[in-house]
Amino acid sequence: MVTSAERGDASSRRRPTIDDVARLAGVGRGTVSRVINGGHNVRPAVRDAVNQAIDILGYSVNQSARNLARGRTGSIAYIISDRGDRLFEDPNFGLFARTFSRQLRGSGRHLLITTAEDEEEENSLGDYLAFGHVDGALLGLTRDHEPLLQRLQASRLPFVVLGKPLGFENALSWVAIDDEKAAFTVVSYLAGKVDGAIGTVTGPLHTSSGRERLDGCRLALGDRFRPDLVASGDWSLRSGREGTELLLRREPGLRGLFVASDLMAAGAIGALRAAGRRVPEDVAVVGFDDSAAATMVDPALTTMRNPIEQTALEALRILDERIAGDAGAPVRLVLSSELVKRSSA
Amino acid sequence: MVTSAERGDASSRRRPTIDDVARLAGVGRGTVSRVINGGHNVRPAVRDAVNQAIDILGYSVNQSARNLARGRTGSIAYIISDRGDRLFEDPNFGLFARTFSRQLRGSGRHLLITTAEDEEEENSLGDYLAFGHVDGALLGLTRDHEPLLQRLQASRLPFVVLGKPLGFENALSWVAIDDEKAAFTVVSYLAGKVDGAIGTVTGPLHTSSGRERLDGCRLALGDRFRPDLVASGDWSLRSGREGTELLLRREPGLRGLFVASDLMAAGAIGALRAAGRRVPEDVAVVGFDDSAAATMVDPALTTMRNPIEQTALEALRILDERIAGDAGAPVRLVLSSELVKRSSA
DNA sequence: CACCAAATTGGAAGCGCTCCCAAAAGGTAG
DNA sequence: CTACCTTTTGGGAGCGCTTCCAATTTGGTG
Repeated sequence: MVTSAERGDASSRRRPTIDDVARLAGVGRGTVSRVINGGHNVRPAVRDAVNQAIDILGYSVNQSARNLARGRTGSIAYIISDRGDRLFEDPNFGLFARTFSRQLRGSGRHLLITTAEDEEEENSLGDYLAFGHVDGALLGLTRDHEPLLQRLQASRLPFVVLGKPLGFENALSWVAIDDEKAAFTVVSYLAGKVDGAIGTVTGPLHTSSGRERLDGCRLALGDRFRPDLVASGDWSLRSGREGTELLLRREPGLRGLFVASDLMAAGAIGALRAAGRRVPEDVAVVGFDDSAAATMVDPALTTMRNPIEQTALEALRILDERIAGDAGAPVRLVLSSELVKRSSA
Repeated sequence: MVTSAERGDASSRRRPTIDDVARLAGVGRGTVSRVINGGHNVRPAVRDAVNQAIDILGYSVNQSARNLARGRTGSIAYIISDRGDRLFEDPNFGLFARTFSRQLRGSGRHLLITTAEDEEEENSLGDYLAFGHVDGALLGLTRDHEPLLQRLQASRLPFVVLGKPLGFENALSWVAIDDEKAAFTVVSYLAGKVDGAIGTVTGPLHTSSGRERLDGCRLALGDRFRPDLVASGDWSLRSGREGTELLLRREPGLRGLFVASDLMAAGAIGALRAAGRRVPEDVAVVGFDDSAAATMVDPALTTMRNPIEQTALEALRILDERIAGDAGAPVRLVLSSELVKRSSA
């Protein structure tokens, strides 16, 4: 390894090219190219000489030139169909973005983060994507979103969906957590803790996450499930509060509450406290996501932690396979979540 | 404007190049280049013909080729010297990242988000940056950070600091909010609301934000400032709680509290409640940042909203000037914050 | 109408890389 | 030692753009 000191003030010299390396190593340009692209079909001795020259010169590949020659753009789009300003409040989004960026940087590529808030944005985005500005796309869909999906499917652009794309489960590649199983786990835990009435504040039921978390809850509760104690929310803090107020009106003796996201759970706890209930003594509460809100709220939430990072890595791996041309049948992957016990239940 | 329908399924055809446009418009390649780069020194009639050809073909410039020809990389680094996992919990970071990305996308460029957690990462990052992988850098420093700053200063890489770089105020370009003035504003408001003892939980005093917010507080309180009612925190929820517990021990009759960040304020409110104090009846609390935590906590926080988006845009503008070669004297810019009244004070 | 300067134009050269092909080197078997 | 096959190697061509510079056109003037 050569330190920056040894090679002087790098910035003041012309950046070395592949030809400089070839000259110094006494080989042809093609050979250097082969070495920096895996070193296959190059004699070990030659490879070492080339690597040494690379170190001495402090050479690193010019991505623009590589992309131009390869006919690639060197960037991947991460598309979120949600209101942009909500975006960064969603802790999952941040972790996804961070994991993608980091991973792509390792291969000299970039992540392009984009929202598609309304139909117009969606159309221009569709054009943009289909027209070769990116090598592939990762779709974080917050609602069911056929138009963009169909558009992309027709465009041949490789892409992978994060989460289960309702209605396209069999046609597309996707990576998702098992919402139903996760909800089953946390609600079973809750049901084991308390006797009496258990209610739930759901996510939006037009999303697969919202729906499956409710399914898991229903399954876990079995006979104890009460259809009248289901309030539907929209992932927002406010909807968590209002949903809880509704449930409390319907069943003042409420003992347990499954809230389909931590943020909504924060709202729920606020509503419970306002109604004079202690958590978890009077009403036990469990959330979902293990987001920052989970520990910000008092008492800290018992919740489900999702393997976001793993989801991201797998999605990217699958996408890379498809970009490389292994465009066989769609690939589907389901990962499981983990119960995190804190003090709210 | 040509819709995607008119030009057929774009994805299946070869992407048009500048030569295709030149041929269709009946002009030379150079002329097309001139048109897509501002259209200077091109006769209006010719310019229109070229633009029409561009529309018909659905041409858009190939960034890799442009970057290669221009000797630019087409990316800007956003560097944060903080623990990566805290990163996305910081609401300002998210807004910065989003504003940068969006703005850069407009000019076909990319944002590269990077952390520099320890000295080693910092060194390799320094090499990376100095070696021409990016066109410029935006530095979000959470602590005073001389090594990287000096390294970059020596490297000729254009960069702009977000926040005031302690010890480098005169040597570098930076954009910051006026922490002192903002703290003065919110503490004055608090002081007008309550009589009696007012304390503060500060940010880390080795950062300019931490220090200046304390200065502003001291200034606003004047004679009422009590040096014994200053607890130092580190921006974390926990430090907010612990600092508040300390203040309460020193002054059980505490009536007002300025907490230097909303997240810490959430911890403070938890501590106050645990100690049996009502907010704002017994103790009025004000925060700083207007982050998501401000409305998540109960009661919602009175706090200062910072012009993050404007800061981001100005920083990028200054950076672009410097990249373009207008590397005159360093540029400094200070923006003001705005009081947001809610129910905590 | 001739002349000149300024504005406009075309296209060659070159950015740094990958991909490919032909040539050279190396191995193996008879 | 030769013939043949495989592996390795060098370097030309080309990716799509910008940046010149030289050539042409334009427009104004005497």
